[in-house]
Amino acid sequence: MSYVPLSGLSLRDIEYVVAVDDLRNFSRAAERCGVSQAGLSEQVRKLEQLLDVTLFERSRRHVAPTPDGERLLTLGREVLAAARNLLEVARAQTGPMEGALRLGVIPTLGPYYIPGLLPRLREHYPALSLRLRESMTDTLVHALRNSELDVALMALPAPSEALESAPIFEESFLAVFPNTHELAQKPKLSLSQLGRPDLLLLEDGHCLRDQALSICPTVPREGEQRLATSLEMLWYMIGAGEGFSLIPQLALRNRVDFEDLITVRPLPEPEARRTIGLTWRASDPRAPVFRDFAAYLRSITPEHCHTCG
Amino acid sequence: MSYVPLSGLSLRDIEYVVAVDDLRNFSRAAERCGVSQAGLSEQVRKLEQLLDVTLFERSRRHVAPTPDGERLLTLGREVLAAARNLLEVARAQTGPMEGALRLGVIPTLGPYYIPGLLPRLREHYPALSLRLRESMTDTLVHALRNSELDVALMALPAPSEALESAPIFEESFLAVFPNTHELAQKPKLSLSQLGRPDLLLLEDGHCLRDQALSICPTVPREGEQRLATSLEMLWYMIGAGEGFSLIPQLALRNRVDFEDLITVRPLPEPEARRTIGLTWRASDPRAPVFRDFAAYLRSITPEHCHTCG
DNA sequence: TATGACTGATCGCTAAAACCGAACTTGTGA
DNA sequence: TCACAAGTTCGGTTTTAGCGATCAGTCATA
Repeated sequence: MSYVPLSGLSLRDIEYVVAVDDLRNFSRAAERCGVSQAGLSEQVRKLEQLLDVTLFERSRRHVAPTPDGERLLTLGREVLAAARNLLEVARAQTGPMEGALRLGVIPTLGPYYIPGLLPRLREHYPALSLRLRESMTDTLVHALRNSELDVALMALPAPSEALESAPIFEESFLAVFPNTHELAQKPKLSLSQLGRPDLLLLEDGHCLRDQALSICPTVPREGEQRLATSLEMLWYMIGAGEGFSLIPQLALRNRVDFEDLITVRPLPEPEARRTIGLTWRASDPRAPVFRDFAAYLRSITPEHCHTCG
Repeated sequence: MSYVPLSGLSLRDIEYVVAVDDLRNFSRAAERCGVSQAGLSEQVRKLEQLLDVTLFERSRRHVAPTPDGERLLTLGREVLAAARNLLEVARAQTGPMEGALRLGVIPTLGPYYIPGLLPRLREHYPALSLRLRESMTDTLVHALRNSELDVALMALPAPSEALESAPIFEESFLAVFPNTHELAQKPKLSLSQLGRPDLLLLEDGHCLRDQALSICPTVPREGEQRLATSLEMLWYMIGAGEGFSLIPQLALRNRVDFEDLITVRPLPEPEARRTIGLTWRASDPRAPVFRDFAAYLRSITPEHCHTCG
């Protein structure tokens, strides 16, 4: 992008000469521009000096543009038109929650939360146009910080100082076993029982993996973990009797396949849950808007989840 | 033309925000704009306030335009482009005696002077594009004062204070008689002999008419004058033996029709001539150029005419 | 965790400019 | 010839752009 300085050209001066050309009269032009005739006269002279062009031919009773002046005045009007257009667009700027909003979401939440959300959003923010993106937490955070995303739905806390978040709801984890699993029928489950080698985990990067690990006090050693590439995969592995896992509540809702093969058990501890929240750059000037957005999301918390705040 | 004030918008400020957008860095943008970082920062803030739009999202390590900002920056670039275009055109303004020049000329001179002039002008002012107009003196003066003409060729002095003139050449009048006319054969002509009823005149408005009247001391009374609507008409009337007249020298040159029917006699007095000059608005900023133009015309004075100055 | 480099915002001040009223100049028309 | 109208010039005032210094976060590195 080559930089060409404008060497002192000013929109005000262009306004002045255009006014003089419109009205063919310095005094009335000055009146229209809201300055004294003297001031306007001086500014016109200054502009003529800057451009090194005599724009107007003045006799006491007569003001008319010179041929060069006529040409430049046409261009001056174009400049003013462009400037007015800018002002107009600025005045009609997009209101809060209008236009495009780039929303990121973690994979263990997106498919189970977003579909039910969309019609509500469409109704509540009719001018909003969502651009969805599903990625793991780290990727979302990166995208947020690079201004590739505006907001993201993820488990809190968000791992960055530069981001601001608001909680939306709390989601319990449920333990899901194959019917044949030895823990499936235990009258009472405790977290300490879950740190076993047949605890199935998502592969590295998924926050659900970290959440499961933090919930279960005794974790299997690295090499012995059995990893799934997605929650869906995890689900099928459990159905196939490969092991058991912790599944967030929303992902279970209305899930009827494998109904006969698996056993779902609540976990005893209240800490066996994660907080889902909305996250954005703290520096984004739309932060207040996003706080309101989060509040709205909170107000339509999915059933079976715990309202926050 | 509706007037929409720009309420303080300035090209400089637009330059600043575009620089910030280009470089994504206030300090370097300030450097490019040749101001301190402090000053630029303030101006950007002021512009944001004026537009009531946050143009940039700033974190300490990151500057990026907001969605609204992005839209407005595009428009800002358009404004700058228009302004640069204006400057560029101003720099490349037409030089002296380039482009269109609207030249008026009186009918008793034009047909006899202009044709020979055109090729010389084309050679000497290759970038000049002449717009010719032939009218009687009063009309030319009017057109000059209304800026409908730039310059005019007419007999001096030009009848207006607001006009400036420079002489080009002096043209004698010759007396033209039918061969059979009683004055045609007189050994010596005096002006006092010319004030006769058979002095043919152009109709009112032609300066040649006034010139003839001022030369001949005893003029026929109004009703008895015989009037021609053009010099050409006058010529034919003389050829037909209707009377005699005074014809300016240039109009006679190379005139061979009626050669056998008419007698051309020089007039004795040196005052029997008119000064042809170039005239323009005194207020026209191109006045110096026109003075040079007149000097050039003087330097190529037609044969048989008397150089001025 | 401390540190230094970097970046943008803020503050008090200065210099420049825009602006104003008044006096001046000069075509124009009565 | 005079008075008016309209643009320019002039001296002083106000506004504003701009500067240097400083402050306050952020980030990378030690």
